[in-house]
Amino acid sequence: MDRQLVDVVRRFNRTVTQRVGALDDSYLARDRPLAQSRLLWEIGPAGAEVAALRTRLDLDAGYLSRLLRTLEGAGLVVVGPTGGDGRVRSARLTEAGRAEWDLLDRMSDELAWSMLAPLRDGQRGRLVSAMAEVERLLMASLVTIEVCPPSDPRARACLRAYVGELDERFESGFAVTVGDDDHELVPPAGVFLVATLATEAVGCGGLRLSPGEPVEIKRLWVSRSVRGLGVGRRLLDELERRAAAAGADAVHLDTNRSLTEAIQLYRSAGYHEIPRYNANPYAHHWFAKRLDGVAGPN
Amino acid sequence: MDRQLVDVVRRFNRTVTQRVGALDDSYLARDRPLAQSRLLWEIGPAGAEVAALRTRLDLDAGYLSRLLRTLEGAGLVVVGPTGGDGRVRSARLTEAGRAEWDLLDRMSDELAWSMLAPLRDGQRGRLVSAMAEVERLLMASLVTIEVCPPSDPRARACLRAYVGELDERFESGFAVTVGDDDHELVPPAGVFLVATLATEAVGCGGLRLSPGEPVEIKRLWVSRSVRGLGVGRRLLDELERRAAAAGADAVHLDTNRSLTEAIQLYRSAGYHEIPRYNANPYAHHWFAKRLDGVAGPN
DNA sequence: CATGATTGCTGACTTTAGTCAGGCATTTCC
DNA sequence: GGAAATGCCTGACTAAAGTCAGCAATCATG
Repeated sequence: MDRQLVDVVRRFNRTVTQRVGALDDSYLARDRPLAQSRLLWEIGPAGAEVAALRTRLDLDAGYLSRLLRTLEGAGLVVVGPTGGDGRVRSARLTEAGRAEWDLLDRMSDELAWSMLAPLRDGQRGRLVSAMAEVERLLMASLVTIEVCPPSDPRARACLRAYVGELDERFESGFAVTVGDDDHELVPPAGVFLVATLATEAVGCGGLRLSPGEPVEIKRLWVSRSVRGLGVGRRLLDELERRAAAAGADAVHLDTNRSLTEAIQLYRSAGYHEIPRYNANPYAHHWFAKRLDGVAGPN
Repeated sequence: MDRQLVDVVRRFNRTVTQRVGALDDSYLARDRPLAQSRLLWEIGPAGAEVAALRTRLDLDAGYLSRLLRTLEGAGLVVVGPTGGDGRVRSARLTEAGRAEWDLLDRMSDELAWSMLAPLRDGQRGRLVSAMAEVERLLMASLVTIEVCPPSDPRARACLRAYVGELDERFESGFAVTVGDDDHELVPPAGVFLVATLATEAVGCGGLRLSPGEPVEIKRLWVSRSVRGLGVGRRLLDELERRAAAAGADAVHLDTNRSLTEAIQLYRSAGYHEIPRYNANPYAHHWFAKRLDGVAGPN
């Protein structure tokens, strides 16, 4: 833990977070309680399901219901059943609610501009790019990686996205059904990891540990929304650590020639190309890495 | 208003402020209400005067008093008279309070580190310097400048700091009592501006408009805490604008040779040195600037 | 179609936050 | 020395935020 770095982060958390946060809140709450404004804002012009609002705002179901009732009473929102499932209800803005939302939107613009206005041009540009950098890297650091069975909804979402993307990128397409080899990726025959940002699954990766065969990394995927933030590298590291912990002294993997970022990642992570070791029709490159230097469990 | 820049700022406000802010709060509030923790934290190992806490946390006197009573009841804090003024009371941490504070401090470290830990070295450095940049520039943009009579407490604080600093920096000392020429800096004989960051006065500057004498800028001062952020430049601009609005076609000012940053500021703002025009015993340099190019009101 | 799980709503709370007027002790200013 | 100002405290509020248990409707499933 580096004292100097930590001090900067703490100072940042303290001043920026609190000060800007307070400003933001005071702009949002125009005579109405803050929670109501936030809710109104979160519903948005497109409307939203009650359950989605609950998770996004992290509110108690009862409290949220009451807030919705209040907004409904004020004529800003209508709540009603929407589609297939009759239990699920959606909130939509009325015309008045939409007007109010537009107002909040404009005020949010004004607040943002008020932070830029007092600065000179050079400073403005520097502030904005520093903000973008902070946001990007903070997102990266809020990604957590954990074990997750491939049958879990978050894992399914990742695998669907994985297959969809490969099907789109491979010249030959990618005709594999999700779930066909799930059994391979649950202990003790393997392990499956999912990377999560807040509540969204943004990456995954699996390890196959079949006795007598080389330990193999499979299904490594990172969502476009967080690509370039090192999530793939972290997944790879974690998979290697687990392979080493399981006694493997090397890991193998294969990949398609269209996945250039992945190939680059493997090379920079210390993988070297080896001859074909399986019959995967979609593979063009086969890699391996010795695990001598990889730390064990942790 | 630049759409692109505003969008980045809004995105930043939304994700960083809310996400990090919420994290921060949840770390701070360990079973105790948030306001109490914040207060305990703000008192700190060195203790603090009640009035200082009130302005720093921007709390109602009654509410603050009650919070202090609660912390006192919990044996974490003692409040009592401290020094000269018997009305002023100070809060200090008891041993238990200090232990609690240390805990908060450690947890704050951990939170900060948890934001850095998942990143690689290069990313860490980039995040930290971007954070420092955001903090600096945001502070700069949160500084507001307004007219304020020199008798106002915030103005007095600035003037006291101004005189104190000059007394320390001038080779000859600076034996001037605050308030001697207050009458010169209230309309219509002049104007006095104060720069404020949140609740703290961080800079000031005055304009003297005596008929028959050159319009003169006086008492320009910027707190060390925000120096280098362009606050001096903004004060100077605003004073020039007001001078122009009052019909002046030039402004004068004098300064001491030890105030090198100020001299640099004047030069870069378009001031040029002129011969001595007054009998100020503390002045070594005299400057003037024509106001042809300066926009009128606003 | 019976069962159990989900989803959302309501009533009845508690806690936290924040405000306001009045009061007392002390200090400062004529 | 007395009036005004300052700093803090207390009592009596209100409003907002959050929690919990129970209920009713709906859906998936065998």
